[in-house]
Amino acid sequence: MERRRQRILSVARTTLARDGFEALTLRSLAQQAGVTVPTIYNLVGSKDDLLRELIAGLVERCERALEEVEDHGPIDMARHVVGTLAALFAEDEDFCRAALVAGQRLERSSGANAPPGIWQRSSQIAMRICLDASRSGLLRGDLDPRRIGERAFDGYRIAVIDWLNGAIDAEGFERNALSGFYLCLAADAVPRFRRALVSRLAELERPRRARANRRGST
Amino acid sequence: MERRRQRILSVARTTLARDGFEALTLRSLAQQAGVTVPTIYNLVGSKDDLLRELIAGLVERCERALEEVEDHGPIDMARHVVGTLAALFAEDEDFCRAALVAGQRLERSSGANAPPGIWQRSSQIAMRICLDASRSGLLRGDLDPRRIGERAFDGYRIAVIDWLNGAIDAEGFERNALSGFYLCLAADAVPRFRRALVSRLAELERPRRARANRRGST
DNA sequence: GATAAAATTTTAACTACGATAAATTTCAAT
DNA sequence: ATTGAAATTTATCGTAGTTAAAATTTTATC
Repeated sequence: MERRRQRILSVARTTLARDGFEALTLRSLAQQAGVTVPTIYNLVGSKDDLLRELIAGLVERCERALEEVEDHGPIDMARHVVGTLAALFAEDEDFCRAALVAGQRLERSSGANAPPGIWQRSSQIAMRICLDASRSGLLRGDLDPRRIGERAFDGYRIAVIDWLNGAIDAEGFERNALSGFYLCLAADAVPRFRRALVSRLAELERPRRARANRRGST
Repeated sequence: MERRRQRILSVARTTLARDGFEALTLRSLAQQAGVTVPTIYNLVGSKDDLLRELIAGLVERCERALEEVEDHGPIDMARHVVGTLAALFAEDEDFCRAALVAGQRLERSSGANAPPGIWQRSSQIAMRICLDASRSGLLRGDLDPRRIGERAFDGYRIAVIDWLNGAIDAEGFERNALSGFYLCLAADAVPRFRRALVSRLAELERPRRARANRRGST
């Protein structure tokens, strides 16, 4: 039955969010979902398959959230992307954390079998932002824009990792990811563009509280 | 007997290096070391204790390698630190990888029980480099040097993570870590300092082959 | 509507892991 | 040689993921 399958996945999501990655065991999952363990194997697959499914759900939500990215120039575009992701993370923090932890675990255990794309899309966007900035004459050209894009994306990536490990909260994620990104751009920015970046960076230093009105958060 | 203890640790190191983290099981370790499982518990402790011991060895080697850091100005200092670590990693790549993976695993399972310091020392050095650069008038002062230090260190850290996950090799680690670091400094560098950084960054783009004579590599 | 076939679910069991209590051995000091 | 403490092993526990085979439910056919 498809309903059973959905129920299993739903219970798995809840457990993962409430009790973390270690607590998600097939036996307890089966019990909570009102089925037996082999049924999980039949309807969902192995534990790795189960994790892949959960992660795929998160990835899809990320992709959907990032679909509506419009061109507003590098600064606002980066801010919008990071802000969108931060909002999405904050909305269901426990689950996103656990799912990303599971993703990390999968990457190591099953090599490249993991879904292609928690990073894929955001990586492309980051690179596009830098290349566009270069084409628009916002960069001086002393440095390879592709390298800038790579390092800028690194700043975003390490922020995700720190957030996922609990080292920083969602607000810290937004601040670190953006400041890393802006910093890399500023390294080769034309004076006017650099001034705009510096101004944004200074703004990031101020503690924010007007963040709440961005999203109702139900 | 102390000899047994050392033998256990030695076999553990070898296994970790040759077959990876997943292959390091107490049973096989006991068998290869010619003892039984409870003896490991008696001489070394739990599996977490064993991993902590192995990681501590790596950390100590890193600390020792970083002790002889002299002040040469930010650029050379960063290059020296990253180069030293890269050489150390390359020297015993498999073991360092596995040990760092184990370290990640420990961080998550036992919270803050992990040894305080794979990152600690290098983090301090990175921050010092940036603060010194600021004091020496190499930075314009538009940005908080501490933020620059944090992001610069992030660039180093993500490079370690990428290397540890097999995404890049030791050479790639050196390139990414350094370019991330230099890029962050360049964001707020005084013209002369920025020119020096840009020159170094351009140098990093060229594929290197004269790297072999830095260390005999036995 | 009964029955055969197909699909689904469960019972029961396997292997491997980390961990530990209790029994055994080892070995030094009296 | 005896005794007592320390080290080592035997044997076992509990839990994890996984799977073969039996039991059940569903579906299709006559």
